[in-house]
Amino acid sequence: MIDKQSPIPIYHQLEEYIKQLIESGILKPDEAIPSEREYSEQYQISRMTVRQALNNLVNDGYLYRQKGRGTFVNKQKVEQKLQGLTSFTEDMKERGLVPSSRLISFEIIPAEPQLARKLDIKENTPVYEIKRVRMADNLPMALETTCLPANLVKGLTEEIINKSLYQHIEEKLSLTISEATQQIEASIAKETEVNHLQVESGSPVLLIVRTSFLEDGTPFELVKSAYRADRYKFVHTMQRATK
Amino acid sequence: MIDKQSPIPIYHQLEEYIKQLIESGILKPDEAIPSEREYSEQYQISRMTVRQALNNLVNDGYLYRQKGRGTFVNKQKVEQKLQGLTSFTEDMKERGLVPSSRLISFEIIPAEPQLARKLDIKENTPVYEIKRVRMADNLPMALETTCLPANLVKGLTEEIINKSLYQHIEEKLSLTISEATQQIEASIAKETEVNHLQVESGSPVLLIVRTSFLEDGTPFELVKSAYRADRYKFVHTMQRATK
DNA sequence: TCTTTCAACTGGTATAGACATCTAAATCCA
DNA sequence: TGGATTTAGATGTCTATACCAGTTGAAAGA
Repeated sequence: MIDKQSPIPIYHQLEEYIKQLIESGILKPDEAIPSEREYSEQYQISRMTVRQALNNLVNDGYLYRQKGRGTFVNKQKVEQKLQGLTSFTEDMKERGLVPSSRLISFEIIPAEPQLARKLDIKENTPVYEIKRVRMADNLPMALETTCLPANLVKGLTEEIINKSLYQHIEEKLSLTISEATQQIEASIAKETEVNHLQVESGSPVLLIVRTSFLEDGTPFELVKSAYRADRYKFVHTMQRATK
Repeated sequence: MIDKQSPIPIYHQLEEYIKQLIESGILKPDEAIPSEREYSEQYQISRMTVRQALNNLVNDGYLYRQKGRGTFVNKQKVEQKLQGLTSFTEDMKERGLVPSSRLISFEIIPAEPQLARKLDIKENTPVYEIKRVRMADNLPMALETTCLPANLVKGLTEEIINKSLYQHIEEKLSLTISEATQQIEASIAKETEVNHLQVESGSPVLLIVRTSFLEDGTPFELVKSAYRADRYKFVHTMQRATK
């Protein structure tokens, strides 16, 4: 279990070991794990080394401590992933649905003033505009419009879009999206949305507008989505700033 | 600077001291701070104690380390606020609006099965239920229902609610909310919402259901809000998981 | 039977020292 | 001059030990 000769630090080995027990469900939420002194004696390692492992797991949210009582397993954070940036595809997979898309239009257009401002480019700079109906288990889920500055992602084709736009961006262009802002509001489906989403007129939709940024802060894309309110719920976890 | 006789842990004193230097701008981003051994000798404390202080500051994002080179000051985080948990009051203030409330009802009720499950308590356990119309600049903004297990916040009064529920929770009861999950969806205003929010029937509303948790993972409150879609937009910043 | 006391746990704080590994500057040598 | 080597100093890992402070349950006492 613990190999003192390994070049991998002992605390890290213990960390991975405990993490595995939690993720596999052998250690259940609110269950106490062995005390620091027990680990120390069992593996013949210093208590401080055990503490280093446990501290990391506490910081990562796997465990919590109670002075005088012990160290306990935290409830699994399902949302850990959701905290990150999720594409429609990843989002649907996580919900256990099969994602698919139908391309509606794909063209290069000059950026309108509002779009130009949000992408921090000059007016009329060419941008790719991709309109798609996003589906889950073959049912329309959202109408999505993606806008990307053409100079950042040259040579985009329908084929690439249909395969995986994000994979292409990350692997082929080696660009990394590090941050995003989302604005979420409720509305009533407009006519195009009624048509493409196959809802009755007057139906509520959840509008999500996402602006993504690269590591250096350059705006990279603007994605506007209108989700069918009867099928989609946006879930989101926040952690308080530790002040 | 460092008082060894103080009941406040030494590592915590050092932590606050360095944090202050960073926040006041005396230590600038990417600047190296004194080495661990320097702190150790200067204040006659163990290097491990210094490391505990620095580790905490690294975890909180104030510092970063480079093996063999030193420890450096991180860039200030802008998004800290949005990432944190915001009450309606804080939210509105940040938007430059004046928040107020009108209490609709305040009672102790037995928890229904669904509520009990979400708050992880037994059915029919007494909970406080607070219904309020939340207003911004004296215009109805949202209809909000807050449910709290009565055993966690004994002796709640109308007066406390009208003053500041969160302040009471943090300062008087010394409970800390460390995490929250939110579910956001779009809907059409129901009758009570139409009445209290003064919207036309058929108007869209943004529904936000928030569950807050204490540091040990205990569910603490469930807040259901229906926002007027024409007045409210939910904004939210995400950072990609650093893997 | 009920209450109090206390011992045996728990994690929290702190020390002093050892060796490893990495970095960058100084030094040496061809 | 230019490249290799040494070296000083930085963080990283780990040990062994000590005492503090909160929790709990069993033993002792009323």
